[in-house]
Amino acid sequence: MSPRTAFQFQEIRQEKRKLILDTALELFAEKGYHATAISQIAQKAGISKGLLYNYFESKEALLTQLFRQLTREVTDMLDPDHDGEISVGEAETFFDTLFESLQQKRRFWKLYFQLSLQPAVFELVSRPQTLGTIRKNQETMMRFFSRCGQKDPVTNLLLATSVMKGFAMQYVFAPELFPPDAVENFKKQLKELLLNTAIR
Amino acid sequence: MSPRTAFQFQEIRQEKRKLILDTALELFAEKGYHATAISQIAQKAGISKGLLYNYFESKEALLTQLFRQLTREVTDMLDPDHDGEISVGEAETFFDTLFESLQQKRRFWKLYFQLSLQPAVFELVSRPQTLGTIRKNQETMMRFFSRCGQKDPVTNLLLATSVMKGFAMQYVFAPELFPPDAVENFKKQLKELLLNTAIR
Amino acid sequence: MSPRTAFQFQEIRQEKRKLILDTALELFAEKGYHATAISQIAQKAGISKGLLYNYFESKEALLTQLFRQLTREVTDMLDPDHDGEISVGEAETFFDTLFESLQQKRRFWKLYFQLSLQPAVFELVSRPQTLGTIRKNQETMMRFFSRCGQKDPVTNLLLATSVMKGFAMQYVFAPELFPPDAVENFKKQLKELLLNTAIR
Amino acid sequence: MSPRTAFQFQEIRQEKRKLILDTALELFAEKGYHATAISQIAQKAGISKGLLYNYFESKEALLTQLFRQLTREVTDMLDPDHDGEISVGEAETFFDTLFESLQQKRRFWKLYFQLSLQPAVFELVSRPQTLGTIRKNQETMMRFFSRCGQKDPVTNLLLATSVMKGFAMQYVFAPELFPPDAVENFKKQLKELLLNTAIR
DNA sequence: CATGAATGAGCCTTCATTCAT
DNA sequence: TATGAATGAAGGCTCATTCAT
Repeated sequence: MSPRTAFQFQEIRQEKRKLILDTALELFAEKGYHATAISQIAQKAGISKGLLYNYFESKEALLTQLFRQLTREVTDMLDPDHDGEISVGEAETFFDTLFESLQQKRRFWKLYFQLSLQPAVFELVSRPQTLGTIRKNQETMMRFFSRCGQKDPVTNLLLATSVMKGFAMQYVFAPELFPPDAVENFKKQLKELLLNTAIR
Repeated sequence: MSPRTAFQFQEIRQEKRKLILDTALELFAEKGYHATAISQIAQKAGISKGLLYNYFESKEALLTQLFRQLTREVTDMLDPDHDGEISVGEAETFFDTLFESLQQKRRFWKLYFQLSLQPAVFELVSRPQTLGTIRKNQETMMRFFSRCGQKDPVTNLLLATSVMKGFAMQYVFAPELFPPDAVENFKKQLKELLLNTAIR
Repeated sequence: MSPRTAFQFQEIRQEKRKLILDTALELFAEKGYHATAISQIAQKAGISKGLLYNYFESKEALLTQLFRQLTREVTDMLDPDHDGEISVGEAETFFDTLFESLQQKRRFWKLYFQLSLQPAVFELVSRPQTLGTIRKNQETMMRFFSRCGQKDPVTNLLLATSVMKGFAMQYVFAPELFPPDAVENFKKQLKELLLNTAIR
Repeated sequence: MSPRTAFQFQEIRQEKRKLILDTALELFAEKGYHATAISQIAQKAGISKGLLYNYFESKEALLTQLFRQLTREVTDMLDPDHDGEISVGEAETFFDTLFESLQQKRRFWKLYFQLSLQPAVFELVSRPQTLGTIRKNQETMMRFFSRCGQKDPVTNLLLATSVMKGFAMQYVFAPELFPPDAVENFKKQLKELLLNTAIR
């Protein structure tokens, strides 16, 4: 009888917002942005199309929001203390965090790779702020890798990002191909390749 | 009227067909399959929509056709003599061929990666025959790599395909990041990593 | 708890009702009926949509209500003693009242003109009772004007209503075009034209 | 069998374009811009919604186009030789042309009045060029009227435009109230009022 | 062979209205 | 009384596909 409190309303909004975002992520990641209809998101989330627009002002806004979360995720992983540099310690944990993230947040990473391969869709989410964060991340990573590999830093950087991106992509899109201990082995070898060999 | 007319006729049809496919590839690769309209393809190819449907029965058929070409391309590259095995000689040339293909046929590869990241779109082009070819290619490659790396063939395979795919993806989507000699260096190092180290 | 509570309660309801109506009038007049959203009215009035529906059963009901007020306004202006005839005295004051009303209740008049130009919207507010009042007003006015202008009452009527409506419309929608003394002059000349000339 | 010639295509487009514009005008004038659905226009014109968008890029474009025609109509009526001045001769014919236009193109005028009363809709059609034409027309008319009425040009101008607009509005929206000879009489009296009295 | 007018299903979005709290 | 989450019916618009010419 008594009306809902402001807190209750906020509670509801938070939860539903999350539900919608999760559902959108799932579909975007699986079918692609353009091939996903708002009505599908609504249906899968168990709400009406109209309600979705009560929470997000457009389909594009959904994507933008997801992408912002993704960017934050990467930043936190790459440079947890946000000092703009990857310390050796951070580099050590980085791989563990990355592998865990690839496992736990597969959909996020699927979306990430899809966006990076579709300039036309990527532009939709290009907000100056977000772009800035991305650039900063890239530079941080470049600085780190160029501190390694005395002889040929550029090639080293290429090798490093290639193997990482390549693995991530395969792992995210076809994890069933990867026996658990192979992944572990791979991680170890990757660390070696990128840290020991490279840095020293 | 003369017999040659029929031949010329075929000739023209073939050319127009190729024109349409090329145009479609360009747009699919650059904007994505769903974001590309048939009318755009027709316009860019300088023909009418009606005529396009005279050559291809649907938008999906265009994609399927392109994908079939792509599959053939890979097969030829991987196992030029089609004996189902990658000889050491074939392996040697493979990298050169691959790097050249990445350069010459960027759009093909863009489309390839995009499709491989969008299961829902990929399914559109999944014809049993094509799938068979793909599987065969994968197995051929697996057999080759498992002949290498005595200690840990699986991890080796992972490392190998990861670094290759990762590099290919980066190179195809942002070639401007790669100084020519860095690419050359990278290729050399890749060969070493995958052939010498691995096989022997 | 005390008996006054019920009274105050009524008081509050009346005030809120008026607030809603005023807000609706403002938006309808400024943006048009169809271009105004219920949510805008509620927001501008500082209440929730739900509460608005507690006071008015529909968007249309708001318009109807406003239109009824408008009709009453005109009736009172035209024939203050409600005897169905416009006496010479009433005619004298009519112009003053009209000009004042145009000034004080611009929004009302904006809505009035807009409705009179949109048959399809007008029909929404056509309740038999209201229509009756309107017709009665028109007839009253016609009778008055046809008592004037011996030679050609119809033309006179046309001239009279034309100049009045035309002026009212311009004044309501672009009052900034009218220097104050020009309005006064205009009123005087209008009186002359319609009363002296016409009647006599 | 033989394909349509470019001329035939153009022919078809011209006719259908006109059909759509006419239908849109009819509905906009009768129901108002916002209350008219594209699907209604299409249905009344006997075509599909999709086809309509083959001819006009948006609902707004329809309105803009109609408004441009309207502006041209007024310009031609007001200052047929486009010299920026209304000569006495032009003034004489102006009234005849106006009355005929009000009769022949009622819907155009309905739309005109509706737009002039709904700023929010009017803004949709505000293109710099069109606005310029409108302003020029207004100035031309003002110059003409201010050449008349020695004693009080401003009041005279008000009176003149009021009576004209007022009449036009009534005539356009309820022509059944106007007996033919009354209109003729009215026109004569109007000419007298505005030309003879005013100018001399 | 070639054109582009024409269709219609489906997409994104808005908004009047309802209802649980 | 009061709130705003929730619904669903349109509405504007796009686009793959068809077809008369």
